[in-house]
Amino acid sequence: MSCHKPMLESLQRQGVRLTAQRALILEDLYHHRGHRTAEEIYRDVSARLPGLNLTTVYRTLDMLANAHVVSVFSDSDGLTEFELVRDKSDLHHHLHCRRCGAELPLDVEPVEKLRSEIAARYGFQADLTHLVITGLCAQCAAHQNE
Amino acid sequence: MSCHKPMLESLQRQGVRLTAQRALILEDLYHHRGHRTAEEIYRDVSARLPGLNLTTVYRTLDMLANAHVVSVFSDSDGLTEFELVRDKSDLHHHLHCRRCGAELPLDVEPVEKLRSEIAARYGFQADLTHLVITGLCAQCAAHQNE
DNA sequence: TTCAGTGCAAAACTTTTGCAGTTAT
DNA sequence: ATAACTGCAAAAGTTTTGCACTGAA
Repeated sequence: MSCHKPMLESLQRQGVRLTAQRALILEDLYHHRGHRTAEEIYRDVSARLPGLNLTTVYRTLDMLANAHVVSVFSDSDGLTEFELVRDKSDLHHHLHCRRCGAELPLDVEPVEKLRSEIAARYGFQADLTHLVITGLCAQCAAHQNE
Repeated sequence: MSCHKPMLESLQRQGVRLTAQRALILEDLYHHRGHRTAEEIYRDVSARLPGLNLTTVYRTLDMLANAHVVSVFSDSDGLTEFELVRDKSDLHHHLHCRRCGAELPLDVEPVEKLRSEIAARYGFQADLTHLVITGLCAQCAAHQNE
């Protein structure tokens, strides 16, 4: 399937050349919700496009970031993570337990409240499209207080 | 001045050996509110302790992180940032403009609201001691809509 | 005295750059 | 045809590791 085709065509209209590398890298991002590293994408796409170079993955991700097609951030290990920008309905956040490593979904609503409060107080338009909050999950917090 | 002395002594009580390197690295963190990289600390402390090795800075920061004396996170350039853990009254956050690079303070209050909402909904104890939120500052947001 | 801590050199790892050859337009 | 894109090799930058020496306890 190539549900990411419209994105490719939109990029092409912006003057970007269409190559197999770019199509497959974009497709890989499209088919993986959440964030991926350059290395992960390289590993996946290499399987379908032998000879692909990691440099090309970095350069393509850079291009996609400049076109605001992917968002970029650093994870807690210092690795750069890339994630496809989807529409509003795809906004999501995570709670990450630093004790057991669990990854829980966090509703957008409380975060949207923070966003509007920041807008009201400072006129600052917070991105807040993908927050990863570290802390202790309910179970681990209980253990902690034993 | 050595207002960080109690911290050193507490570490010592935990079985950590006191060295000039560690005292000065801790002092450097103490005298700089906010986050610093290993390289920045190395540059500062080297001036007072020639011969200091960057490896030692990393190892000391690692030790301090394990002792929960500093918190660790990755900035948007992928660099590892270290920050001294202070008491509640020192909690603070930042708004970082992705267009002009401005760094604005963010009150703890709206973030504390988010923390308590997360606690109420999920029983999750969010750390949220030092949030850096990217977005557009008021001025840049205005420019954007011209 | 003894083992934790340090400095040095070298490695590991992620990301970037220069250049020559290839390919989409 | 011609720029844009890619692959390769090498560099750059941050962080880690092994080992022999030093110094705090």
